[in-house]
Amino acid sequence: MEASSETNAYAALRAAILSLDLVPGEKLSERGLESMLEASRTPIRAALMRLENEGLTQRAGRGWQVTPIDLAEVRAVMEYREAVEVAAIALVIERAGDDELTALRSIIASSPGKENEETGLRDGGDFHVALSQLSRNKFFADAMSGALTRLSRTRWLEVRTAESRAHARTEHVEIIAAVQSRDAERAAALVLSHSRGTRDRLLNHLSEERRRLRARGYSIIESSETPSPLGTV
Amino acid sequence: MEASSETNAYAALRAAILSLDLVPGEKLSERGLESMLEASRTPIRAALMRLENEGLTQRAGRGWQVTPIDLAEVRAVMEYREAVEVAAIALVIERAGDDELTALRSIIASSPGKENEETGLRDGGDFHVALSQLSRNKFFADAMSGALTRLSRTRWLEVRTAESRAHARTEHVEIIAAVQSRDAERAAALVLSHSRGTRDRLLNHLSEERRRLRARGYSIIESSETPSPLGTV
DNA sequence: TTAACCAAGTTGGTATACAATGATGGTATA
DNA sequence: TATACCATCATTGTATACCAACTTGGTTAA
Repeated sequence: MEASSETNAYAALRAAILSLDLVPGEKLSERGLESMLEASRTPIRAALMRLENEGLTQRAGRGWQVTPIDLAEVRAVMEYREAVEVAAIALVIERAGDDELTALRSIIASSPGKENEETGLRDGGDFHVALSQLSRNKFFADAMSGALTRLSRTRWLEVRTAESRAHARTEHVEIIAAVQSRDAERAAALVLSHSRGTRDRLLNHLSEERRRLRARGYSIIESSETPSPLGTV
Repeated sequence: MEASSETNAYAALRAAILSLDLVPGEKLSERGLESMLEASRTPIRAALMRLENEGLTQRAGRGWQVTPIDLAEVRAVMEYREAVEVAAIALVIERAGDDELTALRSIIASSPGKENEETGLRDGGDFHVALSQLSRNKFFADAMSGALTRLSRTRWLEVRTAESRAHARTEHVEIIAAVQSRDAERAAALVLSHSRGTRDRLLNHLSEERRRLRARGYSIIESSETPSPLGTV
């Protein structure tokens, strides 16, 4: 891989944010990051702008901050992800080869082995990204990946038991099976219920634990809903 | 509005690309743009990176270029836009107020007045963006806006007659009417057929005119379809 | 004691110098 | 005449100096 200062700074910052080493809401300064990232402001600034596009950093007044976790945004992302995935699954059924589906299925089956490893970070996320890639449409795949990136910090705030992992895996297997039998209706229904189940579990947990998590220093907010765009048209 | 060098450079470059003053495929250099944009490399570089995220510029070897028009990408974007808009319309029916829909409808009705003006650049695009904003979900609105940005250069390559504009306006009015009567099924069907009609007309025209357009210096390519992601999982 | 003001420090925004890396064109030699 | 090699130029990548704007803290005066 290319190893430019900007790429390194970007990767290091991104990892620190997703792992919550840099806590949600934390203030960042370009100069202050120089020592941590061992690079000068130019590549750091570029990295911050890239992360801004992914929704992981944002401008706060003059400076920067790690994007706080916003319950309203989580809801909106889940809603969007649901629509994208339901539409993508129809394309997957049209276009994915049996070999590809078999390969994906075997990856799911082997995933329990790495439950506790660092590579398990994305959890089921890897499955959903891989699935959406089978749509052969870059925009569905990128949308899915971007949505899961925005959600991925919340995974650390959830309780992930062995049972819940097994449950998710079961649902993933069911989805693949429906795709393999080219049953579009069933596949869409399964994706929908899987997505909504994940959403409900996540949102319930987050709002219950919100107070405790804020005490840890995490900025967890509930932004006002998007106002009517009347007049901005 | 804020008037930083970067913002100015970004806006000027974007306008030049969307108007085809900078032709698809044209090579750009950060230094070469300094005189045109009256700014130094730092803000120009930032602007190029922002445009890269919108798909309007891309890195070409060492340097930059205006993103060529890619027929495969146009197909993929249209496919994506269709899914996004069909899903968004359901949310609009849930959430949009009667007053908002009335306002949007009156805007469509008045649009023929500015048919030939610069503000008419986005054509029906403004309608679709405004409509998706009524979903009250930033991600649907941004996805719609981004998709139309990627498509907007092709509008210059189409023949836009008074009849075709009137036809589009009629369909827009029908969509609003369906939303106003909260008929989700009909609204979705209308959006779908409108989107597919636009897609088919555009793609047919582009492939027919491709040779002639290339003679004008426009880089119009047909990238290979996304290969199987097997093994990259 | 309180409030207002001023100064110093910190911030991102910008311009620019320098380094590293390809590209390109010309020249020399076979 | 053709080909290979070398030098020069143009390119982005990076570091850094400077600037303007804002924040913050202390100090001074009422």
